[in-house]
Amino acid sequence: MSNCEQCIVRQFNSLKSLTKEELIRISGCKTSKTIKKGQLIFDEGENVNGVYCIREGICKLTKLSANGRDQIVKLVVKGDLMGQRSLVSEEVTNLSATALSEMEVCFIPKHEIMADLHKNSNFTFDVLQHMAKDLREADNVIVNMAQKSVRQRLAEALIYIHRTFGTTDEGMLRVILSREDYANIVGTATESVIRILSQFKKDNLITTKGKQIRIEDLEALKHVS
Amino acid sequence: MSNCEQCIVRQFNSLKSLTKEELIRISGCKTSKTIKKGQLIFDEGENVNGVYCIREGICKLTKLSANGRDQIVKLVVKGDLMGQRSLVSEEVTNLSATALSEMEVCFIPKHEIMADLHKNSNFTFDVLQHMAKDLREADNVIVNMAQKSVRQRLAEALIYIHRTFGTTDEGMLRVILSREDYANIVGTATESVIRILSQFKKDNLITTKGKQIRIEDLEALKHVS
DNA sequence: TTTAAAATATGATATTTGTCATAGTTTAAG
DNA sequence: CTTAAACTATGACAAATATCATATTTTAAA
Repeated sequence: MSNCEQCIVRQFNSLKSLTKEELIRISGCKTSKTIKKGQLIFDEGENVNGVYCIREGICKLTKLSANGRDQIVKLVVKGDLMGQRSLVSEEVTNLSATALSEMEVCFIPKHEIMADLHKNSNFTFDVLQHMAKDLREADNVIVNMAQKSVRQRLAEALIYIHRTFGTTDEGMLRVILSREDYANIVGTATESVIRILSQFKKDNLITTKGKQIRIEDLEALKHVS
Repeated sequence: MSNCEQCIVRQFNSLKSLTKEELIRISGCKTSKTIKKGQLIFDEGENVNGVYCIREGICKLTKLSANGRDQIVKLVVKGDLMGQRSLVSEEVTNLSATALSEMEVCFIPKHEIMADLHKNSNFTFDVLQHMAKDLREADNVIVNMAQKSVRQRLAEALIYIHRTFGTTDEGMLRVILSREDYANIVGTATESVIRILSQFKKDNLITTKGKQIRIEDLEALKHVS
């Protein structure tokens, strides 16, 4: 069993604000899991009962809309925490989490970390800061969804994934999503995504190779969005 | 100068978690302001440098989108706090606040309340809980914006305003917004709002009298959204 | 490696929404 | 109370997007 104290991933999230003693305790009670691509980690309406710390891999947080379509609300990667919101609000989760790649995660049970959230004010404040940042980000998403065209939103989604998750050696976007996933980020029909990507290809903004996408002209793409 | 300790409004927000001593200090340093309808309270990109506690009235929080149109991100009313996010993130605000009615607000300077946010863990946790709730609400807005039609979003906006702010004696929505404001909530053109409201009138879902709107058939309206 | 299932691609068409023009109404300032 | 400015209303048309159908390609399981 690996050790939280020496875990590099911790540096990227609020757990860095825990004391040495707290970390040792957390380390002792956490469980590590391997999650396969496509696997559901938790489902909307479930009690999450703890916090996930992502050591490796990527997953999507989705919410089912009234019309029966999933909306991807956030992509969560290595270094991120998942489940803090439900922890704080003491409610069932409003989102589902599904692995987009093979993942390595650590699960910290609620009862072990809840006390720290009340007692260690550095930790509480750090969680608070992350949440303030998420909320600001959510404002931006709301404005984009409300005011921009599907074409603009798709361009932006590509830029976001490029900026946030980077590219492979061949220049392909590291995160590989299906056209349906893109549709669920942008909030449109799968066919529309396919159509607009085809248009982007014709305009030499991107190239594709199966599901892989390479951005050829980032500036032009920024200009679209 | 009125007294925070005895202020009823406090019960509705995180300030209720302050101690008696803290409240007395806050009471001494706060300033009360009257704000006229239509007046800008703070603008996107400004340093807010404190927290507003709304004693009376309603205002809108907006963000300018790339295409030059304002998006209403949130309506803030009596009992709410404004400015906590910027306080926590120590950044300039990402939103503008504009009064939609005559308002009474108290302003608490940053340096007076910041210490409490670090020291009083009940207060910190309360702010955290509010933010978790806002974030959950933001998720819902994102899904609605992304997946629902303008017609559905407008129906939902009406229901939201009805549920949250209630009606006058004559059954009119208490919050009176221009068609343009509705357009900026829903993320559409003003003409589209006017057109869809006309349609709702024809279908006997609502009636209007100038800018005032009365919901005649809430159930049918819910069915639309 | 083969093959069925899943995903991508594209056309045809319907629907929704945006834009521009213009007219009528309401609101608020003088 | 009057009047200009702001807002609401509606038509005509254009543009964007959704839906349904079908063909092709890719992926992954056997």
